[in-house]
Amino acid sequence: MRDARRRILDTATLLFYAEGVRTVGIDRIIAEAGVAKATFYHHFKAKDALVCAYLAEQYELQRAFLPRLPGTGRAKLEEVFRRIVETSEGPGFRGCPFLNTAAEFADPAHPVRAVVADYRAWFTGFMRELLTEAGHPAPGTAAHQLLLLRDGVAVSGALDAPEQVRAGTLASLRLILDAPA
Amino acid sequence: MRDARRRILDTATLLFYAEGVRTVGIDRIIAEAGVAKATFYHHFKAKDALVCAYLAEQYELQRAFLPRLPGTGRAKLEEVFRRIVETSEGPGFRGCPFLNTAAEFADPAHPVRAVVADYRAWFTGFMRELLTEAGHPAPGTAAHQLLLLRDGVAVSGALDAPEQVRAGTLASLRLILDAPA
DNA sequence: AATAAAGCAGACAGGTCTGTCCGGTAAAAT
DNA sequence: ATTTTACCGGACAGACCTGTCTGCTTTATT
Repeated sequence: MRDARRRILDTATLLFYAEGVRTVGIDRIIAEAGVAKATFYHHFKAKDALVCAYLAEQYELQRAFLPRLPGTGRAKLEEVFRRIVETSEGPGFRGCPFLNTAAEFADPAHPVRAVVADYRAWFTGFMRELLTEAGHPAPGTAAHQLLLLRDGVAVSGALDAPEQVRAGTLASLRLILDAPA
Repeated sequence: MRDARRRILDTATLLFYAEGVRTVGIDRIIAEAGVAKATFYHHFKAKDALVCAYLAEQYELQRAFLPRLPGTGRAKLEEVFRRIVETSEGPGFRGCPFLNTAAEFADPAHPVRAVVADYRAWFTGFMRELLTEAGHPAPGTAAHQLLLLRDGVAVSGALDAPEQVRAGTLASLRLILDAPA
C-alpha cells in the first residue's frame, strides 16, 4: 500500500479533533490506521510534526473551500457565516481545531502555534477583502470583529445550545455588516 | 502548617492556567507547593478533583467580582467588558481558564465540564439582567451575543495583537448595546 | 497529658507514552 | 535484474505519571 501516510493523517485528524492532541497517543493512531510504528516515523519525524501536518491540512482545506463559496461581498460574508454556524450545529462538532490545539500548546513559540497564527491572519485578510468589496465603511475593524465572532461561534458551538449560538451569531453578523460610518 | 490545601490550590491555579492541565503533573504541583504527596491526596481525591476545585474557585471569584463593579445597566456592561479587555491585555494572559480546560476535556460528561457549563449559564444570566436593567429591546438574544463576544476576546486576546482585540471588542459591544428594536 | 489531625519524606507498583531498532516482505524504479 | 523505497509486526529502552503505602514529626484539641 502506498497510502500509509494518508491513512495516518486521516486517522490523526479524526482522533485529534474528537479527543484532543495530548490525549491521543501514537500507538492508538498507528493501530487504528493499520500502520507499523516504523512506517509512522518514516513519514513523520515526531508526533509534533504530525500535529503540524494535521493543522496545516485543515488550513489548506479552509483556504480552498471558503473563497469558493457563492456570492460576492456582503452576500458571500453571510454565506461564510451561515456555513460556520451550520458546521457548529453538526453532531460531531467539538470546536475549532486551531483553537483547541492552541489551547493544548501553551508555548507561543511552538511550531503548532505558527500554523494557528497563519490561519488567523489569512482569515482576517479574507474578511477584510470581502468587507471592502461590500463597501463597508471600516473594513479593518470589522474584519477583527468578524474574527471575534468566528471564535465565539467555535467556542460556544461546542459548549452551548445550538439555538443560542445561531441567534446570537446572525444578530451580531447583521449589526457588524450594517454598521454606520 | 495548616494551609497546605491553600498552597496546593494556589500552585495548581498558577501552573494549570499558564501551562495547561494535562501538561502539569501532580509531582510538579506538590514540589512547587512544598507539600508531601500523601498530604495532597489527603485533601484531594484525585487530580480531577483538583482541576474541578481550581475551576470552581475561578467561578466563585468571578461571581464575587463582576457584580461588584461600579455602575448599573449599560454603564456596568461597559465596565465589565472594559475589565475583560484590560485583563486580556495583561502580560500573563493565556485565555479563559474555563475554555482552555474544556478544550482539554473532550468528554461533555466529565465533572469539569459541569463547572464550565455552570459558569457560562451564570454569565449569560448576569448579562441578561444588566441588559434588562439597561432597557435593551432584546435582552435574551443580546445576552448570547455578549457571551459570544466574551469568548472571542478570551481566545483572540491569547492569540492576536492587543490593539485588534480592543478595537474589535469595543466596536462590537457598542453595536450590541445600541441595537434597535 | 493524651489523643487526633495535619503534615513531612520518599519508596513503590502499574500503567502509558514516545521514539528506536530489529528482521523480513512487497513493490517500484533504474 | 538489481537496487531502492515503502511497508509490516513487534520488541525494547527510558521517561513520566498517577495513586498507594509506610514511617515519622508537628500541631491542635480535649
